[in-house]
Amino acid sequence: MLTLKLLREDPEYVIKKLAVKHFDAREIVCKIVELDKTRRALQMELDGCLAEQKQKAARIGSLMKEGKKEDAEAVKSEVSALKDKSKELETRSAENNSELESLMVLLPNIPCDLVPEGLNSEDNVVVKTGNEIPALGSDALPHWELAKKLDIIDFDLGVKLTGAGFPVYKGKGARLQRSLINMFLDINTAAGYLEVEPPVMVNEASGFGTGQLPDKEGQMYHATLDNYYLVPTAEVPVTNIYRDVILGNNDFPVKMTAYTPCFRREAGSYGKDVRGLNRLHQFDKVEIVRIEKPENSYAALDEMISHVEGIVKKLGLPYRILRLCGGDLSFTSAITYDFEVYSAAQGRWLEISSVSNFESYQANRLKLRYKDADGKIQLAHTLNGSSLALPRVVAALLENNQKGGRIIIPEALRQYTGFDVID
RNA sequence: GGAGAGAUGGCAGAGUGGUCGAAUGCGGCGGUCUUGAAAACCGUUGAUCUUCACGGGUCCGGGGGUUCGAAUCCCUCUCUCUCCGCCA
Repeated sequence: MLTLKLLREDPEYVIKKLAVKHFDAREIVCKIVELDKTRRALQMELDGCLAEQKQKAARIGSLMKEGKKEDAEAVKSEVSALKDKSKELETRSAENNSELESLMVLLPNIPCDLVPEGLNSEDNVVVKTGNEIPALGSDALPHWELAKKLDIIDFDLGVKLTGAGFPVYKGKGARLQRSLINMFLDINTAAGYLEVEPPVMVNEASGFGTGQLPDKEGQMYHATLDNYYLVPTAEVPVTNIYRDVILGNNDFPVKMTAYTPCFRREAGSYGKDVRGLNRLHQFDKVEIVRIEKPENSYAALDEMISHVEGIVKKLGLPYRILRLCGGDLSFTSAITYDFEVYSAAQGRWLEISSVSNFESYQANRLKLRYKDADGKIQLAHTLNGSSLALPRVVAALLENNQKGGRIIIPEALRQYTGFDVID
């Protein structure tokens, strides 16, 4: 959520910046500015009214003590008139404010100055590439065929147990999952991220805090009996640890990492791009989350990017880093870098990480603040990134490292898997 | 699932319907003392909206009600804890 202060002080700036996201905000922003004016006018009137009531009520108290019953009665009738007035003001103010609130959540975060112009994923800017794309023979197979041949991932069995998009990992396939999770967590904790194991179901307040609710309600699995949501990413429970928290000036940086399974309904995405591990309803991901002071958040973002890059490098996967253009940026993000690895047998780039700075947008929803050196309370900045999401890493790993029907495990991973090849 | 208890400031914990934003203790911060630290002592210490400011309003789990006046009384919802049952 953007701050009212910004909208009040520079509405034109907000409109201009949101245009980069191809979001026409003029109408909403103007309405918000109007409603905010009304809000303050009503507030002042109500405050005055209540103050008078308070004073008079106190006077009744002292009159009663002095035994001046008649005088007290006279004041009583004055107060009840004021009471009617303040009731009415309260109702109007509540209506006004809830309309204001509902418009506020419709505005996406404003992109930062680094975000390039552009409409969709084709306009994203490649900022870096690394590791060689391997030359595979003509007999190279896509990962779903490799997985079947080697009997390490069973998609059909998942269909039997649950449905499409819920694969069963078996044998070395299962061990590979566990190894990757451990490797990622080890690298993250070595870099100073505190490992946490959060619940994988969250309540409504948490869903709202990080921006999944109300807008993306349909994307989460919802346990309606208890009104809990299965997490689409560890970002939700981990960031919400700091919901309604006021940090001290010296509590920074806050760095956390968590592994969770992630659940996504992916409603409406079927067909071409969803084969094998490319898009699942349940998948494993290790996430990093940071909370920073505003002046440090972009340095932290850079640090996170090179951190994630370090992991990808270790895995030896050909990768590229993209800076997302305005049109491809998510609702809550101020800037996002995507990591993609090249899947040689499919001949396409697969997204394996997304590193974002949300600036104060999530913090404003979360009421996540800190006390600065002057003792003033300010919104903190939140950031997060995948490090990494497993399925597409596994897809690329299988495809790029296939040799004569066998899979060669990257060096850095062997201490975790305990085996060098899958055959 | 059954029964009971409870929800107050960072934490613990008081609070007869009238000046309670709230005692007290701990913690935090500042100071005195000390070579330094500890102890002791003194002071200070919630959030939020509004106003250029003075100031004013709101907040004792959420919502509603009674009353001139509610942390305190009533209704309702939510959550937490304890015991029993079941159970990894």
